Amino acid sequence: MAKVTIRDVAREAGVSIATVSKALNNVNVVKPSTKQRILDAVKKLDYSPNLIGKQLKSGSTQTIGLFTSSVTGPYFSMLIDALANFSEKHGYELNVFISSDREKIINTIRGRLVDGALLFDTVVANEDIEFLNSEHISSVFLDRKTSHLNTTSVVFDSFKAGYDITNYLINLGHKQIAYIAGYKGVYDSEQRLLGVKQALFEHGLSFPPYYRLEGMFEQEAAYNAVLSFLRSSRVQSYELPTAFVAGNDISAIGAIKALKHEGLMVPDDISVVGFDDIDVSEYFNPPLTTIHNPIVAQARAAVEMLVRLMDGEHDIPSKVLEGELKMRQSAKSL
Amino acid sequence: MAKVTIRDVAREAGVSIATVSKALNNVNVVKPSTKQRILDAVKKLDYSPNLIGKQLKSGSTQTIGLFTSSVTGPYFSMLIDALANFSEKHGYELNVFISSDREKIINTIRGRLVDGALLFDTVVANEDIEFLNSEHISSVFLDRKTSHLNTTSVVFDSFKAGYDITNYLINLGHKQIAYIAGYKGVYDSEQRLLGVKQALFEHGLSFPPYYRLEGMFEQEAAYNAVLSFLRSSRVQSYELPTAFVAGNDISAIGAIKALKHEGLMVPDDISVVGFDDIDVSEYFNPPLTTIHNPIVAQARAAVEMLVRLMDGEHDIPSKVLEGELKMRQSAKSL
DNA sequence: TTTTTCAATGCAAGGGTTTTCAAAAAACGT
DNA sequence: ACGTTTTTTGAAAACCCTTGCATTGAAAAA
Repeated sequence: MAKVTIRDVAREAGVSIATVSKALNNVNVVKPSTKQRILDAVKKLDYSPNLIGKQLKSGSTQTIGLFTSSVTGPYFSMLIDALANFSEKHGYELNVFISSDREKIINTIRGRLVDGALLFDTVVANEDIEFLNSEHISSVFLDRKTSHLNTTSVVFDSFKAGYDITNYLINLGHKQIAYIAGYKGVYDSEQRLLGVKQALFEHGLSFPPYYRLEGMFEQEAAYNAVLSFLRSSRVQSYELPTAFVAGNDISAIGAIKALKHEGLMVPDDISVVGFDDIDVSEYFNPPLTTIHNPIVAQARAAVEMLVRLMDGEHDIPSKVLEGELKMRQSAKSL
Repeated sequence: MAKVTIRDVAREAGVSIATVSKALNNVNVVKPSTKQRILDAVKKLDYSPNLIGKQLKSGSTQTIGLFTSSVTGPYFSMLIDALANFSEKHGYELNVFISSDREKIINTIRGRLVDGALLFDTVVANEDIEFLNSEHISSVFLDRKTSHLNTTSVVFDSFKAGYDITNYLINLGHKQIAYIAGYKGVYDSEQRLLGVKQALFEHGLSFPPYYRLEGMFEQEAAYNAVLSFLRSSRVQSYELPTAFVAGNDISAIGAIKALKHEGLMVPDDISVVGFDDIDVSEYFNPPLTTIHNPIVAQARAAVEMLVRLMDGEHDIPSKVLEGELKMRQSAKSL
């Protein structure tokens, strides 16, 4: 089963490889009868073009690369599916690379394996962004504020989200509010916290450093963080918060579980809110009060901007999308 | 910023392109001093090899393609992350293609864009499997029974899982058991149902056709299916089951929500069980009784088998992994 | 018929890399 | 200093495809 190339087809059909190429790509009108002969040869030899040769010659892959460190988690995975759909609509194939290895990522992008790149915050540093930009490689960044960087990105307004939901809690009468952070330094997490602090500040409330727990945006990690917080607060007589703002819904769920485990009822003993409004949030017990994250809109915007970039447009401004408060039952008035 | 090629580096360093290639790939010992000159030139020109050229020449991409119709859902996404990890361990890059377009999938595989392929059940038909096999393209199928097809696959023993959990319900005293199916014809779903029926049969219990609901393996769809079932059962005076076996945990969650909505308590009024044991199952309310699906083991097996295939081994037997019953609180004795 | 026009095809270059094999350079031995 | 061996390097082919331009052949016009 030696691989059959365009030459074999040409020989079989008694034409030149140029003609085969043209016939197969519907270019330069080839005579219907010869085209048929070529198609027959293709069928007979079971030919399938080597896409690598094609890409090398044409200089394009018709592919959008999505670079992420993980596809797990409802937020990620829904966004990715949405990105795949929109990419397809624009005639590109979405190609997901799962890796945290910056060098590898940059190499595959620079190696021209993709025509454009979509990059998650978790995966690149600022210098990489500047680099890609300086190389004129079409790229759009997700969940990462790049306004200072002359690049295009689409971000959820995490600051406002944190601010809004904290105001909501404050209006409910809460004064001691703790935050369960995501991965260290991740943009969304930090912005949400800034929003929380700002709301607190405007109401003359304080945020002691030990009110920042490390939840890693994961259920398990949030669970552990809350558990050890509760224990250490007993030991060190920290004041217990009346509400937790979790960095995302997943960590809110982890937090609630930990609280239950320690005998605290949500929302009766303590309130917990999250961000994203993932699928299960609505059906969780208790249904999660959270800020809805417009995933589909985000995906559409990102792909559209990237396509325009690949089409040669320049200086496309970044886009900021706002969330929406969903009042459900995991937070109640004090 | 014209793209710089290996020729530019060669010129800059005053050597031939052959030497550059060798220096960069650590092959055929290049004299240290020239190598250094080349490295300097690379840095100066900011050269990054064109991976497409490389792939075309070398005939290999060092890439494993994963073909799936979606990355959403805890089962999928966790499995995919695990696959990415194991691929990397074996020196391959995992490349996820999200598409349901069979032709496109087959084309990218045949087009040599990947060295080996991992394919989910949802994505290929039997004829495709036979075709890939006949072309000697390394491929491993996930969640699809292929024992009759002389191909290698790794599957979860869904029949046994269905059988086991149904026996468990029967021992709890249940006699009327309904099933919430996944996508029509999906292997796992059908096998689970067969297991259910087998257990029922062995205890002289029956499974009326209207006990098969269409839940699509999704929360929403399962919710709707259960709702309309409850309504139509009222109209047509179908007998209500005392237990639901949902095709997976996600649809179990959807089902429970629908039941609650209609005023039925789980597990007091009716029992619901699922499959997979996804993250939230344990923390759901009520905690889900389910069959644990060994995702990591599955991923490891799949990648290892694929790598062996790519290394030229033949006739690697398929692997079947067994689940484990997790007794929690969504099912109770009658 | 001869010339013109135009549709259909083929030649050959080129995209960026790796690799074989032979040639050049360096090192060694005497 | 010379021949021999070993280490380093380079020329060119190959991987498979697309495309600009030249060529062919036949139909249209003269």
